[in-house]
Amino acid sequence: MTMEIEPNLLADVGRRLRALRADQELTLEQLARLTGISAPALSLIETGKRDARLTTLAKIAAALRVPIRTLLEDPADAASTGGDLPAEGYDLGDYL
Amino acid sequence: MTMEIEPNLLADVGRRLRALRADQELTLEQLARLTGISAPALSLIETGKRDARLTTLAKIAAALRVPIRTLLEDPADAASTGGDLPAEGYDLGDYL
DNA sequence: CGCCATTTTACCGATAAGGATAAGATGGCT
DNA sequence: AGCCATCTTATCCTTATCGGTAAAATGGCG
Repeated sequence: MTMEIEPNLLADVGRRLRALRADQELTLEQLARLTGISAPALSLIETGKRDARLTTLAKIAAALRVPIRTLLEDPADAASTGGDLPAEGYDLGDYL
Repeated sequence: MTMEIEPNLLADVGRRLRALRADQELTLEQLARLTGISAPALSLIETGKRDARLTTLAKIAAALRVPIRTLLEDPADAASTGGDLPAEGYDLGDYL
């Protein structure tokens, strides 16, 4: 039990990225030129095999003309744009 | 003109991260234990000196109990949770 | 079937992330 | 002033990202 974050975060981001690129009918080569990130690197990110850095994701999002948020969450989940904090109903005293 | 992404993305994320941590009154040490990321590394991220990986941001967001989106955008900007694509009013034929 | 575009994978080298630790710096407090 | 908690910075080390290139898959399409 190692606090798994969300098992396949990278795979999910990769799928969304690929979908967005497909929507704009761009090849990896073209997106590579737009972002300055090599096509092989983009391929690894899209297939969930690479843990990209924040600025790398930002470059991709900028090239695709979408906010970075779009790469990280589906619009369904992002619909709850109002409340974040669960209004503190737990405490983590054990860790501290 | 090198397509600057957003000049101080890392500094902005760092500020939001620090604000969230302050809200929950956590020290870097405590957040380090919660995330498995060392306190020095967290400090570098919060001060905008480190380009963290996606899974690193995800661990931090999970520990703070907020969606990753919260680290990347102010709620103000995130308010436009509806429309992303600018409805194609440009073309990038020059790059292709 | 063979071409050709696209993608994937595998190497290489350079740079950076991240843990650990320790040393400074900062600030509050008595 | 000293002490103490917290944060910052520096160093070393391992590992991973990332661009570049080139080589394999993959997938149409004629």
